[in-house]
Amino acid sequence: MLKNRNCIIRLSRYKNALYRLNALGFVRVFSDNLADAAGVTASAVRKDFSLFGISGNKKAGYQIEELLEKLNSILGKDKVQKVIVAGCGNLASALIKYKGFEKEGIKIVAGFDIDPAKHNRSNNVPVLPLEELKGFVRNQGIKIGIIAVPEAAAGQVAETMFKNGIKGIVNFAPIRLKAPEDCVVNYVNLEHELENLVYFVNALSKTKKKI
Amino acid sequence: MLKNRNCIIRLSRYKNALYRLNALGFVRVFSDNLADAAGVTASAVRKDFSLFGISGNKKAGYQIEELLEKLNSILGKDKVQKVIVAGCGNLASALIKYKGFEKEGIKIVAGFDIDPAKHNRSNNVPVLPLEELKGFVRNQGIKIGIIAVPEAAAGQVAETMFKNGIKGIVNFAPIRLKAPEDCVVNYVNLEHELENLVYFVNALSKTKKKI
DNA sequence: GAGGTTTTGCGATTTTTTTCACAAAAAACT
DNA sequence: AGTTTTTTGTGAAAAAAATCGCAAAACCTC
Repeated sequence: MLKNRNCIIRLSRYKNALYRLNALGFVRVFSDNLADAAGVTASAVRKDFSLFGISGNKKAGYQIEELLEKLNSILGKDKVQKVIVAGCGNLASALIKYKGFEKEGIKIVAGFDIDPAKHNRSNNVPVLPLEELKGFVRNQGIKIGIIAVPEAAAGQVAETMFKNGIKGIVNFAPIRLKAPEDCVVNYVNLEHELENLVYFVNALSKTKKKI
Repeated sequence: MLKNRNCIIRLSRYKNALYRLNALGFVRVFSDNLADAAGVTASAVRKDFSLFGISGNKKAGYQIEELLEKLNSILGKDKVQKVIVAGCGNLASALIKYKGFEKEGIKIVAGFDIDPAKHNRSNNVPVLPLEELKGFVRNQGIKIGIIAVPEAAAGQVAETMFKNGIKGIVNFAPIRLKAPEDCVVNYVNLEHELENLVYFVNALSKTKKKI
């Protein structure tokens, strides 16, 4: 019952849109509205829902609250997700300070770095020596990690994470990681994101105008 | 001659791998090696290349330097890409400080924010009032922008960007943007990235073990 | 330089994802 | 109560992307 990556990302988008509609006082929503909000077609919305056995009411759409509950359950938002970050440079610090995770039930519980100057046990989110990652992850049963260390260190750090129980990594380092079969890595690469954009901007500007 | 998004991202990955191999002193490379480095299959590598008319030598693979030149040209790396950032919170500051863009020919030339406390004209990368975005983008002919403002402001900022000549946006705000036909938006949403990970980690842990 | 081996290039096939299209259900109206 | 309208749910069709498979070219060895 493994669904495709895009489908899950779309569910997250629908969820976002639903929160917004909910805040505006709406009670019901149509596939059409969600489609607009998520930038897809209405039938894609319905197909996604049907894939997860979510159903609405003909002519009356979906109950927002009910739908939100179902999406949240699918996306594992019934409990707070504890996450650690390896590497406490600018990016990681920004992530640690970022308030947006909290309302999504995501809690960064610790950062790890080799640089002693960055260590700080009394912080709200403590920054600990990298050697403590192992024990911390094990003791707290952390399943999700973020890698924001330099390229050269990423492989090593990932290995340590996986060895000690981490099952999923968001990797900001520009290098492919070896992951055990039952683990997942999602890559985020801002350079590539920008490169991609540059390519499509150039490609579009070369496209002849339609009549 | 528009190619699919994944294909372009893969080209970026190949490029990265090639730089690494080059630094290690390699001169030639096989589709096989690139496949390993990029986490895809060898025939996917060759297919991607053939899509762009890149060819190598049977039995001798590809010349790394030549290949790099071709990829760089496809990805528009023949000239420095000037980029602006709207919103100068934690994330944007991290991006501005990030050294990795430079070696990729990406230069963040200015930040923009409404908060006067953040303004600073004498910085290496100046932070200017949001009202100046319009003129700056026009005068400098900037084509690429990053949106790192809160959700509520994102739509407005995007509109200003597009109106003044920006053709591509990387949007960190968790909301869909309306873009003119000849413009592109790439979305980066860290919450969704983590949610996605949580889903797949859960899904995999539920998968029965194979015999 | 003949024979064996390796690796590319790309058409063909398969798989995955998206879109279409329409019957059926529910609400609204008359 | 019957008719019209709107919207879902989902098979079927189409489109897009990934993978396969193999002939042909280039290199290597003897």
